[in-house]
Amino acid sequence: MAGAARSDLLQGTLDLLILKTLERAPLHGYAIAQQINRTSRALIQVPQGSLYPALHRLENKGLLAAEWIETEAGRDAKVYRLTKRGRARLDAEIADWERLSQAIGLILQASLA
Amino acid sequence: MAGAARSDLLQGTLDLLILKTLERAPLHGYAIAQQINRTSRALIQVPQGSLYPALHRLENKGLLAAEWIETEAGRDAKVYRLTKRGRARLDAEIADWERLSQAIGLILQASLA
DNA sequence: GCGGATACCTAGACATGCTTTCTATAAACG
DNA sequence: CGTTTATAGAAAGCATGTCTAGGTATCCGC
Repeated sequence: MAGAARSDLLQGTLDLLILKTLERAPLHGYAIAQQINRTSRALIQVPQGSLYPALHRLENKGLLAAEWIETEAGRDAKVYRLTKRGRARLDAEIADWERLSQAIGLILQASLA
Repeated sequence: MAGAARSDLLQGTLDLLILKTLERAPLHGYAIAQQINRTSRALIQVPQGSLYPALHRLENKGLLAAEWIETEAGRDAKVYRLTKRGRARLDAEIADWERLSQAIGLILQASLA
């Protein structure tokens, strides 16, 4: 991931972002990246070279299922949707993220103690 | 990193945690891990196999400087402190972290829009 | 004074996962 | 036509954390 946020920080986060983005509706890869970009107010931009491998990983793990469709524009696109396991995984990832960000918050505030 | 939080989420975060922990005072590796554990209320536990490589990396990059001392207990310990560059890096990492967590927050709340 | 727990450090092999870079095709727009 | 926008894939590489294993010294309880 490039763009605004430093890339190594994103490690382990990309899956969460993708899963969450697909929670609302199935989308193809390109649209996923756009949506993440838009929703994060451009703070996060997912480069294609990160996105597609991630999608394939998630598909291989059975967290996403894919289907080829034809776009309104007449182009082929591979639409991904969350599987049941993917949905469960999303819940777990959210919980993990919240714990992590809470923990980091504690440490960043630790000027006091 | 193991313990409470899933490990891959910690990627890119370990440096931040170490730098931040050393902001207040120089510490040896073992004590750094303890402090992170304590300050995060045990949400984050840094295994030695992650900690020491990270310290070496940071030292090689010139973000930390190390010195061998003798502990009160009479043991040898390698005490790390922030260098000037390390301090600057810490500021940058904090800014990055805040941007990232804000961005993820936006995405996680995106049930609305 | 022995055994085990705790404190403390190092090194190397490994896995994962993201980045980079390149490739490819199609529609739309000027 | 050429360029931009959509859309997808793959190969090679690198950074970083994990795991494992090893090594020494102090302390404490028995």
